[in-house]
Parts: sequence; structure tokens; C-alpha cells
Amino acid sequence: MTEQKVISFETIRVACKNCTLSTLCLPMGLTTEDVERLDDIVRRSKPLHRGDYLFRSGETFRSLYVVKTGSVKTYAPSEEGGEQVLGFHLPGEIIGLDAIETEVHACSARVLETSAICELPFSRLEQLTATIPSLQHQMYRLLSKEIGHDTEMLLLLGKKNAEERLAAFLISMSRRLHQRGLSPTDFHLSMSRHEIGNYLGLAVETVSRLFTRFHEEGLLKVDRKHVQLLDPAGIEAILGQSLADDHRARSS
Amino acid sequence: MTEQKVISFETIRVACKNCTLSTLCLPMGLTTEDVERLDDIVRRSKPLHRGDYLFRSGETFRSLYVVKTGSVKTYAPSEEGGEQVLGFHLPGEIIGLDAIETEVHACSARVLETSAICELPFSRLEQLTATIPSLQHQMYRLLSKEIGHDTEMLLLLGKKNAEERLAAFLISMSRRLHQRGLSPTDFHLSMSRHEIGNYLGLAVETVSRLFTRFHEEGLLKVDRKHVQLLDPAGIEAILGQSLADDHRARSS
DNA sequence: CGTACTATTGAGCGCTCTCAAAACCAGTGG
DNA sequence: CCACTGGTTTTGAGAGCGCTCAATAGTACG
Repeated sequence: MTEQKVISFETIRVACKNCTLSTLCLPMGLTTEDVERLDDIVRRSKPLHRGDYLFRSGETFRSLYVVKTGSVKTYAPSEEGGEQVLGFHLPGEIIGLDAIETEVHACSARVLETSAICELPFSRLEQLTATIPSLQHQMYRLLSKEIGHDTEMLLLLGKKNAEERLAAFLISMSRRLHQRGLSPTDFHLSMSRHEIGNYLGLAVETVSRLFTRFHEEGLLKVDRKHVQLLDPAGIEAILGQSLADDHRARSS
Repeated sequence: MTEQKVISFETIRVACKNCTLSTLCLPMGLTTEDVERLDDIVRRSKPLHRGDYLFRSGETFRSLYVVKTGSVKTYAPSEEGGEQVLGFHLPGEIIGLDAIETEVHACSARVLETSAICELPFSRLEQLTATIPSLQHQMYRLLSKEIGHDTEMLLLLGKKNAEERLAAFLISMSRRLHQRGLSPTDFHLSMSRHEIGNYLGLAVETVSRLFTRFHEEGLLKVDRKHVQLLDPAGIEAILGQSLADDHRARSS
């Protein structure tokens, strides 16, 4: 409170040696001291590999997780091995927010490819946010953002047809990868067709057929898990058909 | 911080003259002083009537709203008058959490019947949570709970058929009303069939047909908007069906 | 090179939507 | 009292999207 030495965006990037913390502290005025305190509670583990769990359904909630590199899927397992994929999480995105309330993980999280993950013990994070108002604000924003994202998915599953769903999925991946400095038109899907279908509420076969159709229509090139968007505008146009433009969540 | 005079549940109920604040302070240890401070920022307006707006899509976000009595629907309007109903909000439930991040309301909220609503200016609430750790924790829980609820809806829209969706809707209404001390088996639906269908991703006709079928099967009695659940267990059983023998998409 | 897995492609069917019309309700005015 | 209006709800018949079942093709890895 005494020396409110606000540091710049670039300083933060440097202070947060990896991209982990940028999720939390990007748009704020944090003192260097604050950033250090935040950095202190972050646990960095060695890289995880495909199939490794961050946590499983039923386990006690202790930490939030931030994807540094790689990708993670969260899913709600049901008896008999059936499951509902809830989300795919890319670098910079945070996992576990839904378990704060009950203090028990309702879903499981496993990495889709070799990934670096940071762990944020929640109780310590909570202590920290109580003493750093701008960090508290950022936590509220993160939680709120998750709600906004879920809302979009509700709209997608409730109102859109198969074609629109896959288009939305591709555009979402494109934007999120672009945000992290990766190519928005040329990327690798770390999840299987099966998982995509499960996520979008579609059968595997439908997903496959749609990829083929998009390919035939010249919207994209697809080879196994490698995707190139040839006509991003055309894909976005598919979204606009049912619901015209949505001028929403536009966070740096 | 000096005198941490923890007050009891009952004291809170009294201190919060209405049910508004119970949402925020129920499960915590707040001092009487804290509760007063929280109470001070709550704005109580005169009752609103069917069709009145709490806020509209596009407006600047300033406050959260808590339903005291009555009911509210939130929806994402699209051009052409089409809309996607995002939720129905009953007494004790909080509205507006999705707008914290962008500071702009992406959805609109209007009351379904004569309702008493409390307004919580968010900036003042935020100041308060910064000085009351247990209140901060409760805010995190509320936000997290909303995410958990959305997750359930994703599962519903992604994997369940029409029958299961309406069953889930009825059970949800029943539970939430019961939580507030109302009858879990005999209640009034303040929303139209059209709004229910919109919410569940179904056509009006499908909703109507399902009500008729449930009625014929002796699961409930329905007269216009008045519903009596005759066999709540039977309705819940409908939910479990898909999970038990789920022949559909499985990813691994 | 064989096994297991994932992805693609095809054919038929079922759930739910769409279109259409009738029934019902509340309010209004002749 | 009754017709008229506008709204919601119910009921019916047909069509289409996406699922299911089934078979083939492609890929990873021993």
C-alpha cells in the first residue's frame, strides 16, 4: 500500500518467466513485490505426458492448474466408462475453477500431449488475493470469464446444428491459439475425432463427415490431426447464419 | 480483525431481514459488524413486474442482483427478436456474474412475475470482500457454483434427449424451490412452454407433448402453469437411464 | 508384417423439428 | 350474452438431421 510501484506489461512478462502467471496478472497494476509473492506459490512440476491426470473426479480440491504448454481435456466420467468432455484447455488457460465451491473435483483432467502444467495451491492463492485487491479483481474476472465461456457453449449446444458446432470449435481453437502467438490458420489438434464429437454433442461419424465436407468446400485442409484453415472468414460465416455477429468477449 | 465475534446462523437470518443476503453469508463466520457493512451496500427497490428489465444486453455492468421473491429469466437476445434463454432464477439466486469480466452485460434479464430484487453494486461489494476474507471466499464459491451449474447444463444439452431434459428441468426446479422452503412437489411455473423449450433446446411442441406424456404415465399432474409431481422418484429415474446404459459416444 | 486403434464412408432409421390446425383462455366491446 | 381478438397450449402428420449399425481404409507400433 505504501509504495504502489506499478509495473509495466513487459516487466510482468519477464517477472513471470513463463506464461503461467500472465493469465493472472496481465491486465493489472501489480507491484514487483506482489508479482514475486504470486510467483512464490506457483508449483512447477516436470512435464506430464499423454494420459496423465492432473486430478480425478472425486478427489479433494486443492489447487488450480494453468497450462504452460501442451493441452489438457476435462471431462465428467460416468459409470461404465462413458464420459462427457467438458473442455479442451490450451496454454495460458486455467483449470479447476468449478471445484472451488464443493471442494471436490466433479470432473477429471488429463493431458492430451506432453505438457507443462503449473499448480496454484488455492488456499495460498486465496490468502494472496485477500491482500492484493487487483489480484482479487483478476480472480473474479477469471471466474466470470469461465461463466461467459460456458454460456457460449450452452448456446452452441442448445441452438446450433452440427455444421455450426464444428465451425465454432475450429474458430475457437484458432482464436485461442492465435492469442498465444501461434498460427491461427495452421495447427495440430491434440484430441481425437471421438473427443471432439463428445465435446460438441455429436457422433464421431458426423465429425468426420463434416471435416470431409469442409475440405471439399475448400474451407480447410485436413490431414489426420493437422488442420489448415484456408477460408477462416467462410468458416465464421457458417456461425453467422443462425445467429448474426456476436460482439462479445474480446479480452486482449 | 480485533474482535472476531463469530455469529450464529440464526443471528444472520435475523440480521439479514430478508433472504437476500443469506446467499452471500450463510455458511460463513461473519461478525455482526461485517454483516451490517454488507447490508449497507444492498439496494432494495420496489417490486418489479412481469416484463421489467434488471438490465439489458449491451449495458454497462455495475451490479449483481439477487432475487428475493418471484423469478427472473436471463437470455441472450439476437437480432430478429430471436433469443436464447440462459436461465431461470429463483429466490436466493444471484444474477449477473457473467458480466464481471467484460464489464458489459452480454445477456438481458427480465422478471417473469412480480418480484422483489436486491441490487449489489459490484465495486462496493468488491471493496468489502477485500477486507473480509470469509466473504471473499463466499464470492469465489458463488462464482464457482455458477460454473458447476453451467457444466451440468452442458452435459444436459450435449448428451440427453428431450425426455431427460424436461425431467432434469423439473427436478432442478423442485430442488431449488424446496431449498427455499417451498413445496418440492407442487409449484407454479412462471415461464411459458416456449421459454422452457428455448431453455432446454427443444421446440415448444416437444415440451407440450412431454408434459402430456408424463401426465399420462402418472408422473405428474399439470394444469396450465401449475405442476404437481406425483412421482418425483420416477422422474429422477429418467435422468439415471442414459448414464446407466449409455451406448453412445465414448472417448478414451 | 500383423495387431489394435482411429478415421472414413455408406445405408437406413428414429428422434425431434417444422408446418398446420384446432382447442383453450382472458380480455374487449357490440 | 355472445362474437371477436390475440395469445398460449395442445395435438396431428410429414420431413430432415444426425445417430446407429456396419464395413472399409488408413495409421501407429510392436
